[in-house]
Amino acid sequence: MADMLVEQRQELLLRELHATGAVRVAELAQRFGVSTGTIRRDLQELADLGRLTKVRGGAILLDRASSRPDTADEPAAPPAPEAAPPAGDRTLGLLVPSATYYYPRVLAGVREVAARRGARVVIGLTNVDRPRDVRQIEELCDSGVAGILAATTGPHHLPEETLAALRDCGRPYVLMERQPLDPYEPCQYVITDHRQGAFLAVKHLRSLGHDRVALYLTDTPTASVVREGWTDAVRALGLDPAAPVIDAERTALGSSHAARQYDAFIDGCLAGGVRAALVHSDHDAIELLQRLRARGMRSPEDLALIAYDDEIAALAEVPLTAVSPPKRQLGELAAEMLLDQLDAHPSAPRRVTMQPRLIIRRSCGAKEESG
Amino acid sequence: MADMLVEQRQELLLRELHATGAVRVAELAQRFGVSTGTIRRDLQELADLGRLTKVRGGAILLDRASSRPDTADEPAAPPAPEAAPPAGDRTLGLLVPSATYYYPRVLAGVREVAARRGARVVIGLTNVDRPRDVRQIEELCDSGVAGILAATTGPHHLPEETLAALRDCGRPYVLMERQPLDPYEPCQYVITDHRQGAFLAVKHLRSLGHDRVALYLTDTPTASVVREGWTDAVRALGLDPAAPVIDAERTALGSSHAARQYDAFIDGCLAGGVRAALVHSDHDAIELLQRLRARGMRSPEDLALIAYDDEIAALAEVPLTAVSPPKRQLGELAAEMLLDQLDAHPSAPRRVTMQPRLIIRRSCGAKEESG
DNA sequence: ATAGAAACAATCAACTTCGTTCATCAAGCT
DNA sequence: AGCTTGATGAACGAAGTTGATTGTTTCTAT
Repeated sequence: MADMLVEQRQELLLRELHATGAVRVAELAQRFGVSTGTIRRDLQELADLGRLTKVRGGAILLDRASSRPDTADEPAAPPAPEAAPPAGDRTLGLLVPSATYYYPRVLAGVREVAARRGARVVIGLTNVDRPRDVRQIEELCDSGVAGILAATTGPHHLPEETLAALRDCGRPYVLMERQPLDPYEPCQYVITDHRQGAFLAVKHLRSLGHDRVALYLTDTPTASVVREGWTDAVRALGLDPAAPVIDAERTALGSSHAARQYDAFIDGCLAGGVRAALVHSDHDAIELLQRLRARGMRSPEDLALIAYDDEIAALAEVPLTAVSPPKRQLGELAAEMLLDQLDAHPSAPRRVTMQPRLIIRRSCGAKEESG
Repeated sequence: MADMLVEQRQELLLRELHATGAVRVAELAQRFGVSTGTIRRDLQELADLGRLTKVRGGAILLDRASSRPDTADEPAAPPAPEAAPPAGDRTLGLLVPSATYYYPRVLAGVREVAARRGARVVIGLTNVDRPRDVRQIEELCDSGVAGILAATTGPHHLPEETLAALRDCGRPYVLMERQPLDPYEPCQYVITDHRQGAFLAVKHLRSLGHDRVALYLTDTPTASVVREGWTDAVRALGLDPAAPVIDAERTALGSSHAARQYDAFIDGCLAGGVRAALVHSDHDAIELLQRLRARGMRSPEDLALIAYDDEIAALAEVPLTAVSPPKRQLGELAAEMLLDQLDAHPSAPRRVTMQPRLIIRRSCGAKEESG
């Protein structure tokens, strides 16, 4: 997931350019996590296509070479040397660990609010393969953002180092899907109650008659919370606590190792007479679905599934019932909170927990809801 | 590995493409459990049909220029609140435990939002002397309110009986300054982080040089949380844990019993060499102030005080530094949340914790802040 | 004016992805 | 059984992409 397509990168680049009127090579390289050489090549290409004009240090919108009779010695000025970061007053810096999973929806929410309230958004990418949260935070600050919306890499509870970087940047910030370990740390955040999400899923399966519900977890920040919800639900609803729980390693999708993990999980379920499972991450649920079919079983008949995340659950061959975090609303709310800070709205710091919904589709064996 | 029809696979591929704006060959191959060659063939076919644009590494929508990463978000199924009560009637029922302390500010916030959004507010009173939460909830419902904002009597964590009454009334509700004990209870609330408030106060006194901070608590729902904050702060900041803590009984103002409690507290402080205290409830802080003066002592010189609640702290003879919960904003937010529900805004249930502020005045001995 | 810093273009090696070709396999038909 | 068809996986050389390096140009501060 680390890399995006060239076209995606250039698209983002252009978007940024149109939003600010100017982009800088070094900045873009940082943000996208590629070398300056690559950015230069992108700029060259886009310039050849007439989509922008290269100038020293970066690129600007149109061709403007001939106007400006004055300041002939300053032709390259427009890319806004960091002295005047483009209208930095109301620019929100957004730090996300993935440009392709989960966070696009969050971003959409942020965008909407920003647009409505007349603010701009710039994105800094970080990810598991190459975590560089602190670096990106500093970059965003240097580029003159007024505040930061941060969904960091790493665990649900921010490491002190990252938190320090945010504190030190001297700008308001709002965490998204992350929170500090110390409850007394004065900061704002918006998180989804994944624990509740897992609980909802188990409860639903329970209501469909299952008294054993397996759990498949992948190694992500969310896993521990999902497990908590599952555990609590199992206890509270009187289910069999011996149902299989697998902590799958993060694998290259489709690797034989992955296949083995799916098989082990299925075997575990069969052995224990378990006919229902909560599977963390849509992708794994989809893979599991295929593995099931490959072995001559079907969902929901042989194994009722509920996926966690609802990114692409609807697209599975058997549409997956899924726990759906309110990603878009989360983005909206975080943006609102940050903008409130920036606009000196005297609003008290808030910590918000949002509840996910359960979206009933086919894979759990219940009657499907309309919608 | 599997037997998926070609058409099926391509259909899924397209849906994924539309959902995320871009797909990668390698990723798809792994997800579908086929070789990259197969995916390439798929892409070629679909590209020939003009359904997507192939690019190196994968495919994007259409012809770049118009690829939109932020596509439709969630299915956005309106949760359809059970047959919306008397459509159009938008009366909010407000349940508060006091019409004179703390809640007037909250009410002001509720009123403002209600007015702005064209709703009415009716109030039901309950209180410590005559708790009748359940009764009042039923009353409010009978009188036809569309939803309830509830700050109940009793402990911070709602008793099951009260919660049941709210659930049973069949209308949306939002708790204010209260929350259910069960974290899985699906309900919305807005609370103030009084623990943080107490922590802030102790921390401030610590920064003024006090290494012993006494605590005066009255028997209210907030007391236990304030104590928690005090305890955590004492531990975290390395203060003397032996400083006096008094759990005062709720007394008639000015009674001799009250006076005895204040005296006991002051004596305790004197005996332990404690020169700073956090006093829960403005009223008690003010009384304490008078008692101090009656005994020839002054604040902050002899005893630095921080009051908790900031209702009338500013009006004391020595203006009291106080922890100030964002009461008005709390009311506003709760009202917004309830109205969102009523208006079938498909908004995810939220749980909000608001952070109180510390307002520096004279009684703590620090330089006073403006504002 | 000049030294030093920053930005640049060109180039290369490592790597990924591409398209083609070929062998395999299953299903349907003769 | 034998043949055909279509889908697929594997292999391989070709082509595209990228990070690093290098030498040059441009800018800035002294």
